[in-house]
Amino acid sequence: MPVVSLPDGSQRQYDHPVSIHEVAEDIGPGLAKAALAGRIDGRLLDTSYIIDDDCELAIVTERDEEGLEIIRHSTAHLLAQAVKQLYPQAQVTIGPVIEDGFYYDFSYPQGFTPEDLTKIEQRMKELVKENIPIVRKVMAREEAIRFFEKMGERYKAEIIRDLPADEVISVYEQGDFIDLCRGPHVPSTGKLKAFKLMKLAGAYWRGDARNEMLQRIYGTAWPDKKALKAYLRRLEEAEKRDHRRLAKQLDLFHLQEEAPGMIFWHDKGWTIYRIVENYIRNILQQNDYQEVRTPQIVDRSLWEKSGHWDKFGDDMFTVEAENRDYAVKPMNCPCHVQIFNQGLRSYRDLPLRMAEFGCCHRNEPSGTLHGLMRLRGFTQDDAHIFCAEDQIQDEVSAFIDLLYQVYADFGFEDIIIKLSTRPENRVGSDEIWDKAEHALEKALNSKGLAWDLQPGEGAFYGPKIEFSLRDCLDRVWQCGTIQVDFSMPGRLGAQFVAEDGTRQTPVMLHRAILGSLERFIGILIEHYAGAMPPWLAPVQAVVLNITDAQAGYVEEVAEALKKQGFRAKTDLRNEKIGFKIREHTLQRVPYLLVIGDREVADRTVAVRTRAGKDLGCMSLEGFADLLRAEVALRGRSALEE
RNA sequence: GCCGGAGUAGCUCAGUCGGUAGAGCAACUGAUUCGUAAUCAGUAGGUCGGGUGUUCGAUUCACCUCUCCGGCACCA
Repeated sequence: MPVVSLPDGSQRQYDHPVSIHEVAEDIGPGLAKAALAGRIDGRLLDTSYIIDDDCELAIVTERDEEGLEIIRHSTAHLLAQAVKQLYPQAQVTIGPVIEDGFYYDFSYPQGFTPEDLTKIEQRMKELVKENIPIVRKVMAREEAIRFFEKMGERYKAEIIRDLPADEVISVYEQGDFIDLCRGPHVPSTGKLKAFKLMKLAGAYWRGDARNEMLQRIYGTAWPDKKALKAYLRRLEEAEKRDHRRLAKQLDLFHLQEEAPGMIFWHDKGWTIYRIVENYIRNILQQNDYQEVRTPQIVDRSLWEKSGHWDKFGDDMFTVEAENRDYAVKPMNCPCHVQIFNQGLRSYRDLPLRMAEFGCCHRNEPSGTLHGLMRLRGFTQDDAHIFCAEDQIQDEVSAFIDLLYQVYADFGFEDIIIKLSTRPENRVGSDEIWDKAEHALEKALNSKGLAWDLQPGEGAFYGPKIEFSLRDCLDRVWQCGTIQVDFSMPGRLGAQFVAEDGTRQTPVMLHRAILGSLERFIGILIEHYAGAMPPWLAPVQAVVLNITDAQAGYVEEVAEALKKQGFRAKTDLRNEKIGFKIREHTLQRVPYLLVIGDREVADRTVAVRTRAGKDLGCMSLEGFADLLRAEVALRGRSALEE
């Protein structure tokens, strides 16, 4: 006789086994209608599940995170049902829930068209109207395999074969459609009220490029139409922040056919780039790095020695001249080792920190290119630290401090850390790996940082830490990294004389804070929606006249600002002040200084921010102080509010 | 690289069921000197991504190719 305990602490006793649905009904008809599933002792179950023993039960509705996931999962099934009805030759594979929605992969060699998508969505809506019950059934393993094979669903049969032997095999039936699934699902299709098919894409079966390419249909699903609308609006907002779109609007850079994956930086974009680069340059100088510059094109023999020619030869750009093969450098480290190798190094030189704003080229596959985010030509804030094994932890620790300082200056506070340890194929003894992994781990723990372990994900040459930052749209970007390398210094003959006079091989730490400068600037553009904080803004202030009469004073003000190192411009066009304000506001200039006869007479400037706030009139010195203070705040700028 | 979509004026986009194209903004010229998000009028602007083919005729149809967009795979 089950006693059911509910989340509010109350209990209900039954003299016979009851379904979750019945319990919900017992609590109230509203809840029974809203019930999508139940959670019993942590397990998510269908509302049809029969309770025959004492338990703790929570009714799951659309208001729960799990409820939303069930809606999305069931919508994926609804999609599959519609597809099977309209295109019976299509085979179903998998249809998981993802962030904000779901997808379903079909084997359908003809491929779907965008018009098909419309038809499918229409059919889904019809199936919702029919309010078809969704029923769970359990099948024996062999029976299930035979069942799906008989239907011609060989992918499903393959999935069942790969399930662990003790797994209960359940299928869900809704009308004419039956699909293998762990569940749970909503009780009937009528519960699915707000969804939209979003896009069509190819996807490899089991994520392996050697397998068949399936047809993937992406969709989104929400508890109600309002939430769906809000989601679509959110997508529009993200589109408005797209750095490629903003680059055009704000005249930052462009790409063109003749140089795919490489950037033509315009004046304003390059100004941001220079500010970022010089900022890092200062940071390096304050932290005892030396900055170097190495060749862009290097003979293939060096890449053979470093091992890159073998591993990445196809992905390097090559140049042939006078019967020699060169490669455009895809990374800086082999060149840095060449500098290390000049002369005889002593243990007293270590740690030796060598930085370069190294411009690298990689022949990335055509399908990967994406604005500033994935390029064929890019520049890293790269550095290599040559050190002794027992210096690893201190160096890593100092690096992490530096990284946090830099990210905060750029306005990022939320950092995600992952530690990747030894993969199966690797170089170096287990002893050295033990030491290196511990050094990284200790460096992280000594700072009390939270991090995730990614076992087996390290590079073949050593373990690594990756640092990702979360932007204002909650997207995560991997930027910083520090990697221990036991391999390359040895391969390229790097040595130092130790205290005891013996020659030893240094360990090399590859590290970058921003990663690719281009990509980092792309992230900044999207994070700030193009409204760069004053320290990064290509133009910090525009001085505007009302009529020609103030032109002289406007020039004077702009000159005075430029003399103090600010990036100021004038706008003396014969246009109405409202027109000029609109233009420069759209160009996201942080401060607009309006000059009319009053300001000329009082030797002041009338200050307006790009957010439309009127800061009133102030002296030129007053404004310079304000701007100076804003710039000093860097990413912590308070301008917008 | 693979699957799907797209490429028309500087930008955003319309159009042509095969008869060499149009709007708004921007640009240019003129008028206007106007105090916080668009002053008015006029002018000019395009081998319709590139190539080949079919056709009397191709921006439109077919094939090839490049680039971009959305995914997948990849990312030293």
